Amino acid sequence: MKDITPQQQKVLDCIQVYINKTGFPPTRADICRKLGFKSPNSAETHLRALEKKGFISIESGASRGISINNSEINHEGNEYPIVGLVAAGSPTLASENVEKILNCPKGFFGSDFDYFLRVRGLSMKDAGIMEDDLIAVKKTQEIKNGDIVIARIEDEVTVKYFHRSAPNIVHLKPANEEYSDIEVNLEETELYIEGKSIGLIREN
Amino acid sequence: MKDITPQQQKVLDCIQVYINKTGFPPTRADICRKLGFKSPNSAETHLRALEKKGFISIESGASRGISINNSEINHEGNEYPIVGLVAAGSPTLASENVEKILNCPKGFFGSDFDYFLRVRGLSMKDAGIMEDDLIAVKKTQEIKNGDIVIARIEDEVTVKYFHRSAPNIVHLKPANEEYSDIEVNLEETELYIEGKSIGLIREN
DNA sequence: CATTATACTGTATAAATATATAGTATATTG
DNA sequence: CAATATACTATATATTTATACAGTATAATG
Repeated sequence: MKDITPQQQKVLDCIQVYINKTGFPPTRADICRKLGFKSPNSAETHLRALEKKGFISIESGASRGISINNSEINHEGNEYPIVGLVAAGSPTLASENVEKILNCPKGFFGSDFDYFLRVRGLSMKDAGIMEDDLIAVKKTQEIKNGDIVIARIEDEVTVKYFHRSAPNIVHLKPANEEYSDIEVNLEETELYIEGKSIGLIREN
Repeated sequence: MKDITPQQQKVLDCIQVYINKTGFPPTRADICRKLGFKSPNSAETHLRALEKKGFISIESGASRGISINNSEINHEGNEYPIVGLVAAGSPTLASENVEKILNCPKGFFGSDFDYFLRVRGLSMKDAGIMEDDLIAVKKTQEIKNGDIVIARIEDEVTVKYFHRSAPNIVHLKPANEEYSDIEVNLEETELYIEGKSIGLIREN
């Protein structure tokens, strides 16, 4: 992220304040009004500069199409994002994957966690994890045998029991007879552990 | 807050998802595109209805001037008792049966509920309800076939699927092959429905 | 010293957008 | 049964808005 000039900072703050107050971003004219500019092009050039430097994104053609690029997800308070379990790719906290924000007291599940994952499929049915359940995921690499992990194997994300049978062999075990074990040889295949399940919520 | 219709809920969800994805609210046309409407007035009327019912605010004249009224924010976490599922007797809220108090935001499971019930046994295993899970129980007599109910038959309390097959015959069905149906003839046996499950929490 | 970024005014305009009006149809309510 | 709410299509239009173009001025950069 490049340096921001004092004036650009003012514009960025103005956008943030406007969004906080109204719930939607300002127009060029709104920014001019707030900061005393007399030409919409003043706002325009600042916006282009902020976009170029990566502080904001502007959707071309859309009115009020400004969004602030928030490098850090708001984890303060009790807000946890619900992330969809996408078949391919990591369940990132990128906003396009965030289905909803759920308010949940800190320490609700005893230990801390980072986000909720919406479960797809029934591969963990016998562990009582059903379709559409929300798994509370703690991002960690500290995994014991028998933990329920969120694992990524070359772009495929799954929820399974973790079982290491040899230093380089990990078994990802489903809890459903209709599914079969996945054996991963860590020397051949890349396995990334996104985190582990520390709790579950079902809404019905 | 008045009742929301299913279609209005769809529109409200659509707005929330759009904001999550883009950072700014949708236009009427955006909503139409997402939900398959062919006239911008379809979105408009839904928005007016949502505004009238207090779910959103609309700034007149402004493009994308929609903001979602978050009423849950002020509601500080509410306290709900965790009640043990005692084999005999009603799961009363009498303090000797209250295992713990759990702090949980109001409306956490969509609809309101009254207490948590600690599950014993595996009779609802195939419904994803495991030993020690907490069922969010809403005290109500409004039960539909297929609901998961907390039922009391002459001092015995169980969690089962509810199925009324005839005016006087109710089946309490487990979700586990190893358990068998309980058929209750309401003329012979007293059946009291404590409430129904509207959600579930698992801590592990 | 030419080039580039910053920081503005002022004007113009095509495109985006809210919103009104006119209909149709169905379900619910008093 | 009339009134009202819901749930749409279809069209029209005034307003909002992004954005380009033409300038002016200052400071920093290589």
